Amino acid sequence: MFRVELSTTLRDHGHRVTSQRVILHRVLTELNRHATAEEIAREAEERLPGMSLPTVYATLELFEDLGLVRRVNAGGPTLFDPNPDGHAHFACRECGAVLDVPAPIDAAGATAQAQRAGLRVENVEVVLRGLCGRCS
Amino acid sequence: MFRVELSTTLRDHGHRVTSQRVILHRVLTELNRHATAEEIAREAEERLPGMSLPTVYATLELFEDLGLVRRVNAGGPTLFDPNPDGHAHFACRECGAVLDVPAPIDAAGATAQAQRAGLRVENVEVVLRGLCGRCS
DNA sequence: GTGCCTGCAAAGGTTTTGCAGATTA
DNA sequence: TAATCTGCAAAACCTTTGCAGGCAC
Repeated sequence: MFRVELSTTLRDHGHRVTSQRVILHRVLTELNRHATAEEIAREAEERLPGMSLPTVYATLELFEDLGLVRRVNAGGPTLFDPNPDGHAHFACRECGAVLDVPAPIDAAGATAQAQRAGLRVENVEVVLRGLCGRCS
Repeated sequence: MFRVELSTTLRDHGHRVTSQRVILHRVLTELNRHATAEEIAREAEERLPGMSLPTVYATLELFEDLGLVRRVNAGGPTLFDPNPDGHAHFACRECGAVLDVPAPIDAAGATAQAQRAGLRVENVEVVLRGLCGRCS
């Protein structure tokens, strides 16, 4: 995917460029790994004191619509992942840790089946569950 | 998978056979599709008035440990799926509906990669996201 | 009879909503 | 200037916890 300036992306879609959005985008880019809204808010708060959690949620939802982050439901609080590579996640059922599994996902079969049923598939989420090295 | 009597399974694992557990298992078996704890509780309530939500959650967790149901995180409230076939789910981002996608999941690549990293994979969850027929 | 299970009530944590004021375009 | 966006507070929501009484074994 071609790397485009955030402000361009926002304006092209009729959204405004605000300091909160710029900061949050920078935080996500620099983290470059999945994080909870809370974690992201804490990082952002350091750079722009006063930023509120509702704003973080609203902005993350906007970024999701723009395709800049992906929501990951791994059991606990929702994770937001700025890494665009199609990768799976592993969630430990004991300690709750969520790790990346850098393997390409082949969901062609399921996707084709869904499209045959009239569904428009936009992305695929794969979560492996089990025990991590420390817990097993 | 060999079909075993619930009471046998429970006792073999040192758990007691209670009417709540029997009813909930029957509800799940007859529904034969994913449902929220709330939906399951409502069905169960009709057969055993007074059954409480905490009991439903506790029992579903027990059933999960026994491998009788699978938790599905598709965005909204947690779904409990008694269908043991490895199938994917499709979640509509507009209306929130969750549908089965009866396609076999090939997660061999990701699973192998995870095991190579010292993770013990117990099951795989695949959620496709997009728009359902009605919403697109 | 003993110890697990249940129901009740309440707490916990995450995410959303309503509204007034600030800010972008 | 006009419409969007933000912050605050509170609500809504789902799920878990603590404890007293009930029930399976």
